[in-house]
Amino acid sequence: MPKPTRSSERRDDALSRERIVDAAIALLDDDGEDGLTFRALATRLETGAGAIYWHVANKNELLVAASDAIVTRALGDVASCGTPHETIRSVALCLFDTIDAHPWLGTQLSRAPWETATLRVFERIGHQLQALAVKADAQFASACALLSYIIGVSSQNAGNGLLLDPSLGRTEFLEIVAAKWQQLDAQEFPFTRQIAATQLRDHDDRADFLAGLELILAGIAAAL
Amino acid sequence: MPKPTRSSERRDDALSRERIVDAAIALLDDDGEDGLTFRALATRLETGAGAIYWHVANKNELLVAASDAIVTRALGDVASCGTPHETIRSVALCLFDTIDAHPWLGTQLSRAPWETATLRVFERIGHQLQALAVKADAQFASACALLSYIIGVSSQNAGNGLLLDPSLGRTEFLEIVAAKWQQLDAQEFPFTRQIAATQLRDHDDRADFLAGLELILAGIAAAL
DNA sequence: ACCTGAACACCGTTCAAGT
DNA sequence: ACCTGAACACCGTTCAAGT
Repeated sequence: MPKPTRSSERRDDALSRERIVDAAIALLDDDGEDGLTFRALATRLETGAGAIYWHVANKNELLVAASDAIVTRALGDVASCGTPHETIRSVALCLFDTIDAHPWLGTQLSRAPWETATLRVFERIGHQLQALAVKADAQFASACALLSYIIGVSSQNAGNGLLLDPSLGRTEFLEIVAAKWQQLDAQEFPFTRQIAATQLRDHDDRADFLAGLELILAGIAAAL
Repeated sequence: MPKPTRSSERRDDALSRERIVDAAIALLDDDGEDGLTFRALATRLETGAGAIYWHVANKNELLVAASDAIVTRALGDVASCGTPHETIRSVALCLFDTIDAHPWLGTQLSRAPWETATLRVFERIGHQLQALAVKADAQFASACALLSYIIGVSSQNAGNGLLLDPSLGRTEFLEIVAAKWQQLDAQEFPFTRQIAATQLRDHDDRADFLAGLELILAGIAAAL
């Protein structure tokens, strides 16, 4: 909702909250979380660092606004037709892919859990739980469980790419992790070692993500 | 495993990796994530900032070591008797309480998902899944789902206290959040508003955490 | 081998001064 | 009303110099 006083005589490239947030997103996508700097932002917007503070209170507000913009955009593409379970799956996959495309978003959604960005997801999930006729006093806990799972696993998945050399392909990355796990102490980490030997190398992140989601949905269905 | 060369003639207060990690934990607990600074750490240890780098490669390694120390200590107190479900509940509650007591740990476990701290939890969960006779090819996804859920919800819970004034009591905090949610747009956020009106104020974080965990456990049991 | 502390290259944020 | 850019109070990390 831009103020009606914003008249047309302004330069097209005048600073605005929206332009700042867009530039911040671009910076975050290009250079990661550390890439977002008031100085870098000012350079990209061809202005002084201080100018940004006229439109945005501080860095945290910028991160919150950027997250909200991305999540709103992404959720807008998710249709709510289909069964409640189908819709929840769609919302979950949408977030998985969005966070994969913007790894900084995962961190941000975990860090600021009750900002509007997260609430939008919470809301969408809640509708589907109501459609499933989940008992009223179980809706909150169920929605929280789904929300935490979705954001947690998606962030973890997206973060994996960044932990080691970002130039690494997925296969090489898994190879390295598997090798590391197999070198763990045999007494202390038998399960982890076994996973590394059998499943880690060719597991499918998206499939596992959906499998875990299915567990929660099954649990919800069983309690109806 | 201290090197055998560490002879007794050393001053008792000589710098060591262990003393540094302990001081880092104290700093993190007292002053939060921002409180851990090489300068503050040096002051507390009565040394120069650069000295720390002789024992620890960088700040990240310090965070990883601190997390590992806390998680190892905490998990050590969790008995593995009882049924697998009971043990998983104990591990989950242990992490919930530990992260509640050390809020920085939640952030750290999410940020560095495959460091030993997280792997210790993964391992413990894995053992119980094997004891439950979960199908081999479902063990990885199930363990990941449980791990993400536990860390995700615990972090969120612990983070809540820090978002607003830390001097705020829990009741006042929930009151503020509920009031904020009820002011959200009625068209866009009906579910969130309803939760704020009905369940948010007197929900029990631990109980909801366990309820969500139960959903996953029920889903796992249903797939056996 | 281990410690010191100044120095370097950054940050977020503020604010007097400009238009 | 909006922008500028120097200044402030910090960071993590390095490194020559000490013991």
